[in-house]
Amino acid sequence: MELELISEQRRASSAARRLAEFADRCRKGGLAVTPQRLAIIRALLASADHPRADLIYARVRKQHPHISLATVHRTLETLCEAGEARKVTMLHDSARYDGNVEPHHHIVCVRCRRIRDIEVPELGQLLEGRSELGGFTMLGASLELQALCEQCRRKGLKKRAAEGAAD
Amino acid sequence: MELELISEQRRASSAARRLAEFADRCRKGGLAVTPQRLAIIRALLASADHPRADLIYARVRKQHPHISLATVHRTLETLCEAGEARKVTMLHDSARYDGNVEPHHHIVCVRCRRIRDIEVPELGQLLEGRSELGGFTMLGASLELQALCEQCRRKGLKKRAAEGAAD
DNA sequence: CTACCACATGATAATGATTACTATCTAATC
DNA sequence: GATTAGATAGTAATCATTATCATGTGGTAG
Repeated sequence: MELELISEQRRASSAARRLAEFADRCRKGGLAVTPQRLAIIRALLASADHPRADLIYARVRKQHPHISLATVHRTLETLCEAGEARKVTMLHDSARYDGNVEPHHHIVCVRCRRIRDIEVPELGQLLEGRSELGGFTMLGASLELQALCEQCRRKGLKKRAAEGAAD
Repeated sequence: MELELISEQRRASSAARRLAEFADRCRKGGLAVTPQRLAIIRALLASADHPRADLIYARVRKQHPHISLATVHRTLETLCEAGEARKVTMLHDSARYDGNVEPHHHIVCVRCRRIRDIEVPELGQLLEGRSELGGFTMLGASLELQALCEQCRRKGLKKRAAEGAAD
């Protein structure tokens, strides 16, 4: 199975492009273009280290000493919803435990957080022939599938229907 | 790519086996076998829903009304360290954001939590021919590789050397 | 260019999961 | 049964995140 690090050059050039188009996309999407949002997306796109909210806060504060930490949290979430950023740590707000210690993976409902175990035999092979990747010594692999469970899909349809003929 | 839910029967039978051997493995590993630990592993192995600590607490309290929530948290962590359980939500204690919204995956250092983007072209195909799995409507896939980064590996070696000739 | 208003922000309080602390207890060993 | 290292109960502390709400401002229609 193919597997490689994404180069810093590639990340940086794609980040530059996204930053240039950011204001336009916001206005098209009905998001106000504020100095805070610009500063936060700029800081995020300049970061290759997948920062936490408090790190973005520290970086942005150099230019905007008045910005609030709450705004950073809020804005990062807003950016994710708008598709301008993503969370590395998806779908989990507290620890979930599993009594099954056999190698396996998970499918998670994005709405109700229901989790089921799945098996993906090919992923075991991913690590077998490869113990190193770009300086990292490989230890394990976890695949998480984002999905909508049956109950939530039904509820979603009902809800949309109830909301009326808007679309 | 092969992909399927793990059946309840299979989970339950493997859970029964692990429970039967639990006390022995604890004693071999130098872990005291306490009524609380037995109750918690029993509750976890009986659960197919990947419960949170507070849910285990609620379940265990029916038999052990005196148990403390702190004990449940501590014991679940202990069980994970001992390889008797695992956390579905690995390696992240707070949200990490990524400015790269192109489809990609991550490799995470288990010690320092350094994160790098990786590309796994085959995983894109995982979802293409398949929109449903056991009632779940598929939306996306995230692979997280657990690894040790170069710096942490070096520090680890140094540390072990410093700790002396024990092994 | 100005005024308006829905939305955004700052400051801070509240929340909620997890961890720390410490006195007490107990499983394991002899 | 006595000893003791490790475990637990109860509670306080921590820390990331979210809620609240008064104030400020980007977008836009006039």
